[in-house]
Amino acid sequence: MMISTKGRYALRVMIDLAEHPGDYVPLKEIAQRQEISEKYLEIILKSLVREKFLIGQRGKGGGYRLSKTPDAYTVGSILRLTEGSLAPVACLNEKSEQCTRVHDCRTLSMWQGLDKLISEYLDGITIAELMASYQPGDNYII
Amino acid sequence: MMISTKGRYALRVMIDLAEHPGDYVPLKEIAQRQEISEKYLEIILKSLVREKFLIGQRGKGGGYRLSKTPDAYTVGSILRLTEGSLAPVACLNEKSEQCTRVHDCRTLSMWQGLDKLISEYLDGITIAELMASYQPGDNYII
DNA sequence: ATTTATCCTATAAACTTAGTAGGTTTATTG
DNA sequence: CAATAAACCTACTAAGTTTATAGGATAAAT
Repeated sequence: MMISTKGRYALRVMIDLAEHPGDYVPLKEIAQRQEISEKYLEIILKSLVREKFLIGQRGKGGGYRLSKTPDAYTVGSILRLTEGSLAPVACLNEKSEQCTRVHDCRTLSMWQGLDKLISEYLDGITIAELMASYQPGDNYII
Repeated sequence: MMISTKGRYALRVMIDLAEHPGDYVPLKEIAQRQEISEKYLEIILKSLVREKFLIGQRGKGGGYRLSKTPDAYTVGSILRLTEGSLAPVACLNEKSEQCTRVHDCRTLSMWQGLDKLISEYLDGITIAELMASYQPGDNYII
């Protein structure tokens, strides 16, 4: 299992906000609609605000809204942010120290191929394409 | 991070055994060569034997060997066995109960697409192709 | 009988996930 | 200006998964 609830929830929130444009949408409303615990959602929204994916407006009438148009967010960028990395194995992760067996690793290029495949797929789909209202041809292939 | 050490170790063991054909190879030898703890390796080998991927021979001169030729094992089949599932999200897992939001899930077909992509890639590569000695064209694309 | 090896059951430390709790700050509105 | 509604912040925790470890029982060859 690769993608945790955190990443999946984040995606759903972004789609939810894309489907409710205009005013700021309060956390409570998103939580209810998406059936996510308010406190847990708070953590997820915080990271999305920190990375400027969302704008959080305090005070009465406040809430959250997208900072860009839905077509400007790729699924990959959102998942990479919330999951930390999309690499299918630890050794491909930037942060992890170099594997000592790299010199004659039989599997490295296979993993790199998988990594590239996943990234290209997820970076090729935007929030706009996941919205219910979106029309111009479902571009990603099942 | 999707693939744990268990799956990665299993792959390395299968390749190791493919590269050392003929006699039975004792666990201790694999563990040393692959730098994997003997006790942990035991657990991994046990599951591979249970699924008939390997034959385990007890007693003096015993050890492990492949039950089939290296081209008969796909990377996908080995990882699916040791990891349990290759599904990138819980809702695609056979065992997990149906998600209550399935009726208007915006992301389901996107996840299904990713799942298919991953499975087809990993089922398209065999242990034979990962062996150092293997010649007939590196078939998988990086 | 001795050696070498797999096989089996149980335990545990470390890490990650998924979530809770309670309070602080900011902005709007009546 | 006070009440209210909202985001923001810090800390904690329960549960599950990963990554092993320990100690022995069983089997086969010499």
